Amino acid sequence: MSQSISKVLTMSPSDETVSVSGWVRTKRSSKNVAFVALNDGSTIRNLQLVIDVDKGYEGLNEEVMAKVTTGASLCASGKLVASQGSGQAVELLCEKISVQGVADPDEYPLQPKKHSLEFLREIGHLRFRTNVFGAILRVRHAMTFAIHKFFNDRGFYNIHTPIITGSDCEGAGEMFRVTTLPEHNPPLLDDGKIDYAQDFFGKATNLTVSGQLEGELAAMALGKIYTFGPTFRAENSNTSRHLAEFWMIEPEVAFADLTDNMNLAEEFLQYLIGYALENCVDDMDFLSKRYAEEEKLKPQAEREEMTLLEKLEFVRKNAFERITYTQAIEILMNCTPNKKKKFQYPVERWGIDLQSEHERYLVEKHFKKPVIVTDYPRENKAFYMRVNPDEKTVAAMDILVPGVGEIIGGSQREERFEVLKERAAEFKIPLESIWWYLDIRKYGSVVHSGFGLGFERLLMFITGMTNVRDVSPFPRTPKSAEF
RNA sequence: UCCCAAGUAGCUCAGUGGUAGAGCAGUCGGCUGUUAACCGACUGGCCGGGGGUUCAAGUCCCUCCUUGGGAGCCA
Repeated sequence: MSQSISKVLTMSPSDETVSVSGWVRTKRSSKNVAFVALNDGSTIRNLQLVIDVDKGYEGLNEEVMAKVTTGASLCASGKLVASQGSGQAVELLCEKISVQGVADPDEYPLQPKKHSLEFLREIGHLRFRTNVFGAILRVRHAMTFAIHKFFNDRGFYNIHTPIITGSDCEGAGEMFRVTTLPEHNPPLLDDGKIDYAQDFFGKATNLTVSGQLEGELAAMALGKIYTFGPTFRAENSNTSRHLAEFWMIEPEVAFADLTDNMNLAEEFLQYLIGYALENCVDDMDFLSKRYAEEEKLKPQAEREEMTLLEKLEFVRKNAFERITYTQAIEILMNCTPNKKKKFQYPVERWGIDLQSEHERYLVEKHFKKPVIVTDYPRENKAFYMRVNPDEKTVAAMDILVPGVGEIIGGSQREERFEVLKERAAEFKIPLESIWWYLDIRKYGSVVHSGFGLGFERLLMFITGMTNVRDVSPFPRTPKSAEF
């Protein structure tokens, strides 16, 4: 059984035989000796194999070495020795190599050089073998683990909310229909519409766009819950920040108001950043260097002043700015870009939706740190958000971060039965379709709050990647579901 | 869905109406320990698809497809 390269790299030279398995990244050979950089995914670091053809070890001949090419898989064993070269502390002096699977150099698309992220997206089945995706996926795993740890340590229960939902009032965009009705000639009603009463569930069903409403039900009994699952949006969004299938974390807390909610969200983000910095040192270091190289390509004026690691450290250590929507509008109305008519959407009055350019100005130019904007106009936000005493705004909060924009959206929920019914009516949501959601306000209703964090957006922020397709192993976007 | 840009060798790109190029990769050879090794030679093209203008189109026009950036919607 071979040992992981991450472990081998921490070992000291000894006479014991060490076995490793992995994929060849590069091979460099001269007349008498060859060097192979081997990676097994356990770490971004490679183990250097030294193959001395002259030593006459069995199987270490030119025929075998010809199969050792970039991309080939092999098992190797030998003695771990102090390296004569300067790039690594130890290296494996090979006594035996068995090539498991060859990779024809004429065809294998990955070369030992920098490839564009666009090209790597086209070879999504092989891009796992690159440094950048290895790093991202190890960080992605670490973040998954840290999310469960954060909530578990604080007494939250993980709830699996449904992926197939009969609720069509979640109000978060277009949904994917789930049906077993025949493609051709489905049963129809008299008015020509499809008769979903004959469908699998006896009604029209879709893939979920949010687990929040169901999460609220659980929070009304278990107190503190969170969901962490896939969500689906059938929006025709063609941007670097949207996926049709993405993962979302949605905590919901009973007896918590909007301030508690903001405190939780801020502590959560800072915890996750800290976890990545402390537990993914090699990968984060690599990603920070990659980020710095990307920044160098930008014009001076658009460059980040801080490295990725510095930026994350800054966000982790400094309190987020908290402002109301009304204050945000005042800042934006009086800011230079607005007065000089630099905004595509001028800020002229209270009540407008904040556009991407406005959010970016607040975060990147005005405050230069994450900003929590609260208390939005009631017309602009979902029906379940609690109406404030001023009757004009709701207890909503959005967390905006540099580079990514909105990373968290949340609110205190409307817990008052009568008010919630009125709000649902305002949004033309049939009350009978959410009878169970309303019931929760009828029986033992409590003040409660929650938020949603887009997992891939979190990863973009932490890894410094600028396209969401590069932080998901299998991105689903309009016209694209190849792998 | 809208706006803009781009599709030329396996990859990254140059080629602005007149014989299709470079670097890297690959192959072969060389090199006494390399670090995306180095040195030399060779190989490699329906110039995204279709249609048009022209004596002549990679280059100009139309159209479709794909990709990227921005916008909307949002996480």
